[in-house]
Amino acid sequence: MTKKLLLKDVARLAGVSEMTASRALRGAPDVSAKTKAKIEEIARTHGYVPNRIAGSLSSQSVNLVAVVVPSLNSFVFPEVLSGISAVLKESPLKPVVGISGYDLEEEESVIREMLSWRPSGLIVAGLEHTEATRRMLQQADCPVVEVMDVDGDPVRHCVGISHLQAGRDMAAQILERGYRRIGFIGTKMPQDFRARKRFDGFTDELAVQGVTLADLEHYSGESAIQTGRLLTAQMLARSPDLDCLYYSSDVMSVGGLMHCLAAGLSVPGDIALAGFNNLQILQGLPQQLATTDACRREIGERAAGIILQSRQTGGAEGLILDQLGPAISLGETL
Amino acid sequence: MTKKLLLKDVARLAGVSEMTASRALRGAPDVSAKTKAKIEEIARTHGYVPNRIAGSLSSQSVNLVAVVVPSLNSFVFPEVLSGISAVLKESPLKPVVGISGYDLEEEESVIREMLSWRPSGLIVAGLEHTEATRRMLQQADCPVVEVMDVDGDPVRHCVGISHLQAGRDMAAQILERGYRRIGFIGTKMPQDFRARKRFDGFTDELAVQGVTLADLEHYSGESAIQTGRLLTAQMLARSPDLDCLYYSSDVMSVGGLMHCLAAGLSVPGDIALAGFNNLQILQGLPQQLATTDACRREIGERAAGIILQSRQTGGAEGLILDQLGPAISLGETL
DNA sequence: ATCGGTACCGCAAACGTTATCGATACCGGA
DNA sequence: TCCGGTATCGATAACGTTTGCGGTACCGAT
Repeated sequence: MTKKLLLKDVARLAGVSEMTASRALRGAPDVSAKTKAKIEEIARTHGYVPNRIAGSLSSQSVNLVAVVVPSLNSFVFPEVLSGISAVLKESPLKPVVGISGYDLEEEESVIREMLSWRPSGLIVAGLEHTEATRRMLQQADCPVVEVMDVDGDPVRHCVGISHLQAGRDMAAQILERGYRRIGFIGTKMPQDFRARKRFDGFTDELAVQGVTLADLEHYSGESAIQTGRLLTAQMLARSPDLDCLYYSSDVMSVGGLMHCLAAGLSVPGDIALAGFNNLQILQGLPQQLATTDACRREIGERAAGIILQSRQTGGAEGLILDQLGPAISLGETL
Repeated sequence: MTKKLLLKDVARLAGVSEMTASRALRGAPDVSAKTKAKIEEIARTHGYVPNRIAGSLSSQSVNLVAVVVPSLNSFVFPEVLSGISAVLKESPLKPVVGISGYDLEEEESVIREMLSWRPSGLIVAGLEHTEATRRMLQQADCPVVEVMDVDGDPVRHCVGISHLQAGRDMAAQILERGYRRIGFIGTKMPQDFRARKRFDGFTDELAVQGVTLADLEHYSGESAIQTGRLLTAQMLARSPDLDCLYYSSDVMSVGGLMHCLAAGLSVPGDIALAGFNNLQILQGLPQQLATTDACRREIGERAAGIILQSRQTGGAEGLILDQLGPAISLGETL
């Protein structure tokens, strides 16, 4: 751990001015190939790492895109992130992730922190925010994209699916196939607005067709296969006449399938199952579970695309609202 | 999107100097309660977001901890991250994640990028790096912790488990239970050094006891249940006399279990199964799969703890090598 | 020999905040 | 009334880099 190495040191060692060294290392023009090679050589051998704090302050530009998501454990947001990363890879921008923990106050503080670094763009999951957060998003002098959900009032750009509609569609499918004694198992995390919207859309559509939910169970904490299995067991124990279960997440429906397997219930003969997200863990299970694809990766890709586009147009690209059409896959459990 | 609001504007509006405004907003001393309240009020209503780039440059301190992991899809690193976040939550530090994609060159560039922001600490998964990366880590003027693995030559601090030993231990357990026709299914990602070490330890221990691997399969790409299922099917088709399978990941062993379920094979009667990581998805499956706990969360917690400790001691804490003892859980499949 | 043009390079001034130190006002005690 | 001390505040100089502009050297053409 030697003395801190500054641009001025590299310049001195190369016998040039700081400016020339700076240009050389950034690949800027106006440096002869020979001088550039020499400077790069010196920087490399001495392990010079430029101070981007100073650089960004000076150039008034930060090549980072802030991405704020509720969690990384839930299997769903990592894939959004891959989409973002893949698209940004072709640009100088890099994603930086912040976790809000399904908590709007925490989200506010995370976003404030992110914006204080003056990123080139901000991608945030969800349309629900505190008032202060909305103000920050409006005033931010970088493109802002709210993702995952389109049911609400976006601050600026928005890419996502309608969870209300996803719930309705699944209800319609379930009813069309003749199921009538329907149970719902979903998160009660008060701030998982999207799960809530699917639930609302689901029950709405049931109501339209004169059906009411036969049983309902809420759980708190992160979704887990184990939780899905236990809650399914409980619900079927107290409501043995159910013919279909809709879960707020695939992780839970997998648990449901596991219970049915263990209990010797035939699916969908004895009980039909459906989840949401189309997670990768559905592949390879004993049965292909019914689900709705949440277009996670594509949402990430498009959001990143909007950030890039906005960089080019200089923010004059108008409001973009990109509603994707999620596809239900019935699998073998409906 | 109004004009950019600077500290100078807040100060002017409050009728104080920039310094006083700065102090007030940072909670520094030497500001009267009344002035502070006024400044905070103005900052809040006008939506002032401090520019931490300028702040960090001036104060020569950045409250960020860089965390570099190979992937976020693999179920394993998000949990390390939770551990880190949980511990850092009690401090002003915040984690920032970088993804290296199991690629040492990419890792080098990600770490360079991270260090160029002059973070207060760096946590990186794995002990294998390019030469340039090692130099950077050595020269970094912040605490550096290499995590997950202890089989190698750490640059500075290190927290992890011995994957070599984990492989040996599992082999010992398997042999002790009488299995002799053993197959291995693992990733061939050339850079997943830890999976490789488990494989080496595993075969070493087999060799010590005079047993050689009966069959072996490598796959590329991320682990998936589906992949585990397919490869298990293939391997059992060509080597029907196997009595035990060891996988480089739980995700794969779950796929194995699914195949056995579908094929009507009894586990462990017909074939025993064991994986690695002790992922949450193991909970709630038809059978409790054998696995080794990788201490993911604890590794994250301890790594973050070292960063905090080093902040206090000012880097005079000496080298820390923290080897955790991973526990095998036999489950019901061995 | 002179000139316009280009390639290369350096000087000085930012960028927005905080550290440091000094200044002022005010208070209680002598 | 004067003085030392504390509480509160402000002016100035960093922090390490890049932007903007100006300068020099050199080339070919006249």
